[in-house]
Amino acid sequence: MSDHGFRDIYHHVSAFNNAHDQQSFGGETDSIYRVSPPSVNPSYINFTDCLHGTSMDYGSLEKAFGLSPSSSEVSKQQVGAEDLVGNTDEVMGTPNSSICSSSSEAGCEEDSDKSKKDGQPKGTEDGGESSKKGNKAKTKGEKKEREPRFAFMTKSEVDHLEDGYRWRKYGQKAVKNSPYPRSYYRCTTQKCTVKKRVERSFQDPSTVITTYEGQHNHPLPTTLRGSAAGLFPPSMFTPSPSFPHGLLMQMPNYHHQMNNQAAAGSMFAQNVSSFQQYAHQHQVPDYGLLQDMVPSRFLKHEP
DNA sequence: CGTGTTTGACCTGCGC
DNA sequence: GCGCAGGTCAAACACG
Repeated sequence: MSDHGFRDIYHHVSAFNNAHDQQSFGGETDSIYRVSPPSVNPSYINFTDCLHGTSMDYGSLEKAFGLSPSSSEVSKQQVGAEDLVGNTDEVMGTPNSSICSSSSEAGCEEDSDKSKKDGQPKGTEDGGESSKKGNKAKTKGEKKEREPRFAFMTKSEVDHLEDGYRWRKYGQKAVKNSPYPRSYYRCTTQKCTVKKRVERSFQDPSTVITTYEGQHNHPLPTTLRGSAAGLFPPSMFTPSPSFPHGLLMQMPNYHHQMNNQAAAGSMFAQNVSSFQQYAHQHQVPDYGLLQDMVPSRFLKHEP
């Protein structure tokens, strides 16, 4: 059953090249994908169960979809958010071009800058006294490093798309030049700094723009409202050194095929095959991951 | 009572 | 320095 949903969702992922809609992001997003569920049926709303750009490596995800350049150098380095902004603007306006400059592994190293801006003012270390609003002095002198961002556009009637994680809304702001407010959500799991912003495109009110920021450092909650746990084992959502982030980086670029669903499916199958190869060569246990996430007919059986 | 939402105030970065 | 816009905080409130 999850089989069906997964396949459909992935088939509807396509490159996002609408320059106008980009602007509604403020050009801040590292990567943007358009996700068009087959319908507005709420059962498809949890599409991000599958995508989970915040828990998986962004770069891997991009490559998995064949949406990024095949060049792999960016996968090795942490790309500054500011750089990405510029690249994104430049790249994404071009049809059939690579989606983004690939924030790549940035999310994997975010442990070091957990206390970047607000530094989780409530609760944790730094003397409780300063845990008020004046605590934002942060580490002065250092320019704050933003988490890699990853955005999806989704045709949906509801703003907050179910993705398996638990989110707490902590703010809402009116967006300039847009009649629709932007909502701010934070993962409710302790020590998880992942945030997401949800807004509706003023260009296309039926489109919801979800921007993830950061990377989950925990598996999916066991008490799910969505069905993500049924689609992916927790191991997939936990940053693991054994997870082949680099694998998908090596995948060929298929984004030119994304025009039709069949091609997307074929791309997916090939990527899966490569994953198997990598797992085999590097002795990476998949914990049944492939079986869970991949329709069996996509799996090639190595001799 | 625990959890999540709402909402006005506050903070910060940035352009002028 | 000032004003604007984006982002965050936290008290009040709603709900199961």
